[in-house]
Amino acid sequence: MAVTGHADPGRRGSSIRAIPEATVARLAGYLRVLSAGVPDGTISSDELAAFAGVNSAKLRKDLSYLGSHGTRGVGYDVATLTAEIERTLGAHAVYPVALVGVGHLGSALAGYGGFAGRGFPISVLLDSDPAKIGTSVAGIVVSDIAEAAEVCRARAVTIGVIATPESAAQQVADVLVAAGVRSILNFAPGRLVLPDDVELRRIDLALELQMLAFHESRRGRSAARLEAL
Amino acid sequence: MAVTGHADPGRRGSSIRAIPEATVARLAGYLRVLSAGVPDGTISSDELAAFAGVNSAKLRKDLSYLGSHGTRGVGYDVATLTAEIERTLGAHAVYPVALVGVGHLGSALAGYGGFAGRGFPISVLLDSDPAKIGTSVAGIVVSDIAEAAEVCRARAVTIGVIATPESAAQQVADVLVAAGVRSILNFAPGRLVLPDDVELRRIDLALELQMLAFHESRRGRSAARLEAL
DNA sequence: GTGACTTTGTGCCTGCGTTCACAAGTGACT
DNA sequence: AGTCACTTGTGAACGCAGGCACAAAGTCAC
Repeated sequence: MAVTGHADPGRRGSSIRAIPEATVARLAGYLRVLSAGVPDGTISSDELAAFAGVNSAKLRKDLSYLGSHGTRGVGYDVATLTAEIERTLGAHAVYPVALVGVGHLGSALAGYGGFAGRGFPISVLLDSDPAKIGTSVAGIVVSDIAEAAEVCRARAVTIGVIATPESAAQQVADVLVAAGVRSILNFAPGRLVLPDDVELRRIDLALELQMLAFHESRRGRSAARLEAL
Repeated sequence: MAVTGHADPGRRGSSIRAIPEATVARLAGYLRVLSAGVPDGTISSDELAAFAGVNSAKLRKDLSYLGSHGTRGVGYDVATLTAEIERTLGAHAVYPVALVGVGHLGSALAGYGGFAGRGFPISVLLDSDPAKIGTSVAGIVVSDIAEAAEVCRARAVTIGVIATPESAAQQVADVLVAAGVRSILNFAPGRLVLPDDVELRRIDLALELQMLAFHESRRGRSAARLEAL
């Protein structure tokens, strides 16, 4: 039952102050705004909040978790704040990623440049299909999933990305965990069962569309609509 | 700011009670479990909850929003419950999707079979690159973004998916809205400004990785982190 | 029909995240 | 030096979602 984070009551006491998951997500957003699109110098919480599209009080509370004190009457020093957020998020480090499943989605992710630039180079590609093993995708040779452990350890992989069909996802996840990966991003639908100390995040494309469809259908309820009801 | 709160007197009141966003997401999950992997007949909330990986009380509360009454002492009729959830989510209808940006990610999404099977056929592909317009991707001809309005209306598109670089995202979103699209799924990082009646969901791949990196980096610091400064 | 058993539906409590509002600190200006 | 305008940091209130526990309601056996 290790869904995103908070399924672990009582055991997380080792950090300075527990930073809420929602705050971490927003911090990453602030970091992006700060990194690109803000002049050097100082910035007030109101300004930054406007850029990021959030309430300024929320922003200040978020930043208060960092211990990063701005100066009252002036605002936050952009350089200092950037460094502070990076330090807190661990964004100054590089996290090699292993991507499993070199299908449509997997290839696209491998070819997407936005990851390496943000400290997440895709260092390992894995698949079980003999036709794919040994081929090169986006400049990286595809390895056999059976060799996951050696390859991942050799490249100091810390994060695994699952882009396989649902049927293979659980098995792949187990392999990754056995290979020492403790953070997994799962694109396959369905539920993964993992040890509690493995951090899991899920991206379910069909679910997102279904959420939109729900609102769409609620909208159309008043007008007569060509539905198969 | 399209807040999900319900302090909105002018709500379209076709549904009995406002359904929380979190509940809608879980309902989609229940639907998947029900559709594949559950024997016909009846199922108790405990069983279904175990399959879906949630608390059984939460499941019952979720289902109570449907007005779908199970029978006490027995459980829920699988067929009835499935139909009920589908009706509520609008999952019985088909929602044609327009996908903008036929790059790495866009092509992958177009080729991903998981959408059409769930009622979200990708009916329109759009791009601004003349080299791509007119070509065929996953069996669909790429149209010029300039013709978005006509093409989308012709195909009765209700949902738009943005898979362009960040720099083009806002502009594309505006075009989609002008073309009558009122639900958007955005893969581009950054913030989109949209009319209040347009439903927006965001998938930020880099953000997900950064969340994992945060936990990863905290793990490494578990030595002894007393109050700094 | 009756009683025992099973499972739903929900009232209540708890805890978290968001928002408000304001005291406290800072720099500029006179 | 003193005042003033400005902005941070946070205590407190609020609202929402999650979980517990139990009464209501229905079934099954006899």
